[in-house]
Amino acid sequence: MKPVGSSPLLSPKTPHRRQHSRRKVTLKDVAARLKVSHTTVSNAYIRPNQLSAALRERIFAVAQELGYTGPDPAAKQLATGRAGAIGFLFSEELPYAFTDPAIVSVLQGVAESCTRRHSDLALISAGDNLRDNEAPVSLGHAAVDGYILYSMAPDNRCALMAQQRNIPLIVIDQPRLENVSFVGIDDCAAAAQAAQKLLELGHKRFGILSLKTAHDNYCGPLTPKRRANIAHSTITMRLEGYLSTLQKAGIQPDNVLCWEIPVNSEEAGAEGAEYLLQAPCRPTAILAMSDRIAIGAMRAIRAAGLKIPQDISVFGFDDIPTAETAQLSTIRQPHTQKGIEAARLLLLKEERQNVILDTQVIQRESTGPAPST
Amino acid sequence: MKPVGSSPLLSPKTPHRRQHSRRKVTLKDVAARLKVSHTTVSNAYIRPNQLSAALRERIFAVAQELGYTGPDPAAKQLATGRAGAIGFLFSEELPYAFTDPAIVSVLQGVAESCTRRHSDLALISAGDNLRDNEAPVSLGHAAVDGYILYSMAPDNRCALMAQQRNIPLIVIDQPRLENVSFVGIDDCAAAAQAAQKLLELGHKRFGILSLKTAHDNYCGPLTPKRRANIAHSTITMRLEGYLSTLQKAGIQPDNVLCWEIPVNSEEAGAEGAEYLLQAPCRPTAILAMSDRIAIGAMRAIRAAGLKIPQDISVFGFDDIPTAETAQLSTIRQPHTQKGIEAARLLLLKEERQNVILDTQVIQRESTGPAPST
DNA sequence: TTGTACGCGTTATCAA
DNA sequence: TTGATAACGCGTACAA
Repeated sequence: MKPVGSSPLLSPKTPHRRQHSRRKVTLKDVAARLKVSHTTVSNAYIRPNQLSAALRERIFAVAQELGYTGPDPAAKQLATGRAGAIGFLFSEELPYAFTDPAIVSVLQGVAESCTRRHSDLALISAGDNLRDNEAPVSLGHAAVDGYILYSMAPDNRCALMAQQRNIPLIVIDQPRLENVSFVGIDDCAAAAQAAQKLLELGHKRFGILSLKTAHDNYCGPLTPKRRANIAHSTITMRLEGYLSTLQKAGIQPDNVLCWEIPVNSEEAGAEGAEYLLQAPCRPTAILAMSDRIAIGAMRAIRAAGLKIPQDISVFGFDDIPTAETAQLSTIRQPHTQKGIEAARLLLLKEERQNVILDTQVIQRESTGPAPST
Repeated sequence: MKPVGSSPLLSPKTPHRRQHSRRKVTLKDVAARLKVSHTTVSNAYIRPNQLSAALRERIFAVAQELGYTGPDPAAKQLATGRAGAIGFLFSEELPYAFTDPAIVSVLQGVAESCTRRHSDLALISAGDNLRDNEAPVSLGHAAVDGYILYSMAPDNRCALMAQQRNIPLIVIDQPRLENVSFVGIDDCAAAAQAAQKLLELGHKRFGILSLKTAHDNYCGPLTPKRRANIAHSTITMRLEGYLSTLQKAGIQPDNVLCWEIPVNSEEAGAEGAEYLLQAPCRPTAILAMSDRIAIGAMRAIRAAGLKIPQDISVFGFDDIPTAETAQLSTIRQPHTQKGIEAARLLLLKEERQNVILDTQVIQRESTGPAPST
């Protein structure tokens, strides 16, 4: 197996060459070496039945010898118009995708459908961090045949650009768009179930730990003003599910303590729990909008010397893998299935449709009867 | 904001058009609309100081109006020769990358460096599933400027092809290649520390749960014959670390029960543990080559009615996030740091170097003194 | 500051 | 089966 540079490549007189020390081996080089047309070599790779098996073998052998590793992806893509990949857009920085267990599960599902349909997967960070006077840079440099929008704000600039591009789109969770397929759950009903469970256990004093309602990194009580301007419909729905259920049981929304958390992390959950614990009329039940927040809250509660669930019950949302080891009661939503369905819809290019997946109440040891005061 | 198709695009007489219902909006269209050269539009995106701010504004405005979302990635890449992305190769199917907590952590690190250096990240499944007579297909369709090889067998065909391509390469864990930078840990020393800890606790009867030594899906006792032909150097090193340490303490390798597991999962770990438990001379200490295996083993041990660590001690390897909640003693290796370093080295294009990161013994409740028989 | 001309490596068409 | 030729959309040296 010779090193690449030592082969007798043709060196056509190219007036201005790239800085590459050695030219890239191309399809043409292989063709020249075998004295066949470059079309034939191309066919060897993508249309095996267009040439004799023997010739195909020879072509691969020479390719190997010259160090040709197959058609250049960029050139192929330019010629075919297809990228062979789908883009997964989310509104955080890239590493976050590997930090949040919920996203990881969704991606696992996306990857499953991608593998099945022979597509690649591009992770694209699509935060709202474009400065206004900045060039409308392409969404990642990634070339993709379609996008999955994962839980993005309706006014996210990248999401808007993705819609402008005339390629297939699927939305997970939010925003709901006309003529765009949607995969998600019934957040309102799911949240209502969580609240209902706690009501059945006799709780009367509630606290809510909410995910962010805007992009301003606010961390503090969820004021009525903020409540009226929620950027994410899933948050609106969950809040609605919690509060309307409590209200039906005679608990006024104004009497429910709400704390807003800017980032989905355990630390932030712990901080929120500390706020709830210091309240004059301490809640006996906490509804958290994510398991990570709930688990952080549990930590803070125990650190404060209180028992779960004897003193306080905690209810999560998501059912991430660690929820079980933490014995957290929660709402299970089918993250992986979301990903599978979204990618499937995208790759099959079916007609627009809404897929609403089922959720499930998972009761564990973080919830119990309200303490008798 | 007009829909894409309604703008008065130039329609040059192209003899054979693609099947696209509407032509893609290109840089040229924007240029034509403004009656400027297509170079000027290009400059607006990549060389802001080559034109007046006012014109740049107008260009972006027209681009927006026409639905032009910036330079086509494939064309740009073909022209510049740069992809703006690095490829992460691993030898399982795509979804596995989101299943294994260790890989997820490595990827988090890779993503961090990528974000910092403005590079994208392509996940590439590079299993040994190519049939022999199959076309040497390109590695994923992904176009990348360099590869990170994550723990691949030295004879993996994709790994070999990656080396043939004349682009930067970094290896994590294995294989060690000449002239290729390496990021990893001292597996032998780390394994030795694990064995040493158990020896200090007075254990004399050991069992080992090994990761796979070959690609044949074998699941069963690790025979001497197989031991002599291990495909992965990390496995060789860890086994060496375990066994040589035990031998120094007077325990012959032949007296150590070894079970080989084909896939890194809890189920497989449980299965392995069942084998060890049924042995005539049941071990009091189990050395597992991964935390997932160890956690599965713990489950099986408890299911068999035995207490951890009173009856059996279990020692893992990795320190994945759930190891803490499972109270598993283990070797911590800096997964995220591995990813950060590897991507950094790749993107900085520094000279070849080896980065050996530190490991750490984490003692938790899954290990205790040997039971007095 | 703008425009011209060419090359990037491949696929697709059509005639031979 | 094979081979010429024309796109594909953009970057860039060079000239204006």
